[in-house]
Amino acid sequence: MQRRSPKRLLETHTDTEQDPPGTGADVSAPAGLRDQLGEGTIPDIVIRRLPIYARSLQFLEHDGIETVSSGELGARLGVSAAQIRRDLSYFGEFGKQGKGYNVAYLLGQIKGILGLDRDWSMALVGVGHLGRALLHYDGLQEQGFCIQALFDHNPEKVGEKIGDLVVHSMNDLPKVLAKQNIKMAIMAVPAKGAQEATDALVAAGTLAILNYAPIIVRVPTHVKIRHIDPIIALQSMTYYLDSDQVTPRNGSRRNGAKS
Amino acid sequence: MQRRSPKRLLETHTDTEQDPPGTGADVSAPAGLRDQLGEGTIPDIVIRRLPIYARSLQFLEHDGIETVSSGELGARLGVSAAQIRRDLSYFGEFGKQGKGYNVAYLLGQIKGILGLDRDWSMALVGVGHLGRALLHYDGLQEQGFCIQALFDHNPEKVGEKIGDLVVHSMNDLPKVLAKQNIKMAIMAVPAKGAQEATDALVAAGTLAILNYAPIIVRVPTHVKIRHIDPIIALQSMTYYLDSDQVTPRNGSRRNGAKS
DNA sequence: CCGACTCTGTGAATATTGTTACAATGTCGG
DNA sequence: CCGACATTGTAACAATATTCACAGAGTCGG
Repeated sequence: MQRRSPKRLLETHTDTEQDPPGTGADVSAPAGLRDQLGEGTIPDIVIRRLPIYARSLQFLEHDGIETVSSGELGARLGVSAAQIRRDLSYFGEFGKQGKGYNVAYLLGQIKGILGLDRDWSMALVGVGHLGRALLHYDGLQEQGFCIQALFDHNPEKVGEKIGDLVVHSMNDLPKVLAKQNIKMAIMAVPAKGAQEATDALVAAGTLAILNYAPIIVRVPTHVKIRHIDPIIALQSMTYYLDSDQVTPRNGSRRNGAKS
Repeated sequence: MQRRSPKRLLETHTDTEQDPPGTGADVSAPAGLRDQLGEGTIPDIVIRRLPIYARSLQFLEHDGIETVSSGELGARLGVSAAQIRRDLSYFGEFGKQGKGYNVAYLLGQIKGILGLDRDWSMALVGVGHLGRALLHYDGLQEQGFCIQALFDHNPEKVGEKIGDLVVHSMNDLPKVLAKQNIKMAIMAVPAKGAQEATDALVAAGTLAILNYAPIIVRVPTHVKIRHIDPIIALQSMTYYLDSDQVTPRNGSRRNGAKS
């Protein structure tokens, strides 16, 4: 079984949308761009869940657990057993009746489907506080995401050496990304420079961007983007909170006409 | 018009699910917990989009733009105009035919709906590198999320003073949260301690958690949670990337029987 | 004040997503 | 090797979410 193909899969991936769920700030795609091939395309929402399954399987594997049923896995993740089975069924048959799934095998299959059976070189745009913090985060590298090129808009930072990498000018984006065959980027720049940086990345051939800037940036259809935005995530929870809670600090509640 | 009530709203909020969209790692809720009151409940997915609209409106307001149509707003966010109008219609009528929406007014309304017309006190659990970085991030405070209590599991850190806050022991969670009336928390702890910390937070009365730990933690139905997980976000994009791309580093592709 | 436009709010139609239910298959202790 | 039990994969169904499309309002230049 090769990567991504078992059943109804035929190597077509369109869509683009913004992201919220994972990062807390997703906007579902206008949907309608996706299904150029009505059948044969896996729903994006299914793709979004696979990494979550993989994560849990990694923990299970680490704990030496060999087998897991859809029910057990679902219980750990807050997902129904049927949904897990259904999601997996898009790609093939990985389980065994009466037994469940072999943890290591299923993990390997999911990684293969997602393209995680290899390392990905990444660019980091913006080497301010956040960018530097990301550089020191081991988790990325451990999961195969290797930051191998740095860029910054600030001329004072260009040329600086961080670890064994040198900060490049944004002007060098096309050249460097091409030479190092980099297709993914993390963007850690201020909101006001984010769209410009995004456009530069896209022009240089970037196909996937993880955006930490607190602004929703637009990308063309062929580019994937996910937004990491703690504030949006927090703001989507407060709705459910008040009622009796804390000091309502009432007072000037806007009112009156709509114009 | 008071907060959250205009039309079909009647102050019922159930559901809980994990999060993916916004933060990049959402798992949609088992859905079925939500609609105890078939009508009168706003879909969570709508609530998740409101902060995004608000964000864009803030930029428009900052730029001195007074009016915006659903079409313009949608174009900025990659959302259809109809969706914006439909989402808003759950809460009332905020626009004006032939003109659009008054930016400041709509922003105020959305903030009111979401409960953003006041400040929220927050607890931060875990004052390692990530926790400290979050403490220095001004954005949270600017948007009304004020970290006002610190906790750490490590006895060596307990008692340490950071800014004008002292790091408390996890044992003091119930006491401190109660005294300061804190209902929201940010969790920045290692994966292995995350579920335990979550349980402690929940036991202490926390109702909303923003989780930075790279693990999906479970919470009871009455607690909201969002996961910030860059790795999950990245892993949900790689699926769309390969095909011709970079060095496939082929070789040992697992194969063979399912068991 | 008119006529050509613009834009909202929403019923109805579609499209997408999730759950139920069960036949088929396999496990497992004895 | 048997019978009781567990679990998958999926068809059919149910629930949700999105888009279409248009009546009703309001704008705006002259």
